[in-house]
Amino acid sequence: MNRDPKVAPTELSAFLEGDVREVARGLVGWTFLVHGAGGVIVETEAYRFDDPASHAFGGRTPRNATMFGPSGHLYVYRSYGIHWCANVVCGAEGVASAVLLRALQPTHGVDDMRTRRGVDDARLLAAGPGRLTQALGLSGENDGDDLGVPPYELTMPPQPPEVVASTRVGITRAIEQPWRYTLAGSTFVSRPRPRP
DNA sequence: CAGTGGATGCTCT
DNA sequence: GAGCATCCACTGT
Repeated sequence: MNRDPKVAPTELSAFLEGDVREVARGLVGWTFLVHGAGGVIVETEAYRFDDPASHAFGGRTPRNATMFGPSGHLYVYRSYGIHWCANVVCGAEGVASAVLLRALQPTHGVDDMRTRRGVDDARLLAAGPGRLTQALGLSGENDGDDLGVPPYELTMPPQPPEVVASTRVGITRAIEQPWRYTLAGSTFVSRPRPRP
């Protein structure tokens, strides 16, 4: 992969076309900003097209339509009636794989995120998919947005960081797949240790 | 810490 | 009507 930190949208697209597990692992360490607020991605999960835990498993529906579109767009859905969760759509159009953004280490616009979250502790601003979307001000209105253009910014790290794989969180199917990826040693992840 | 339960809305069967 | 890719408050060690 080209490690020039300035990533052109076409370059981002090429990266996102790969195996969704490699994309999920590779996105850890990138900086993700929305309107200048955000931080370093420290936790992701891969949801493959043929994965019983994926919203796309079983075919296209109104809710998951964005997953079937081109890579590099945001798939945002309502979780438990209360929260929003944000994914990066991966793979070729029609493949319907996605990477769930589960946690950020805040680095930019931290006060904006504090205001939206209503908490002070930087470790609680974006540790968890529902918290992350609230901190960034993302909601269902952003479903389908193109991540290659403003207000979104995705910047790769100068060096690929050390990443740890573990099982995914909060799912009931395909629970054995180690498709959760965390930045090694980070205290900004949604749960400090992988579940047993 | 660990475990439990409630809030809350939408999707799909 | 069931089941969530969750979070928070609360309980008990």
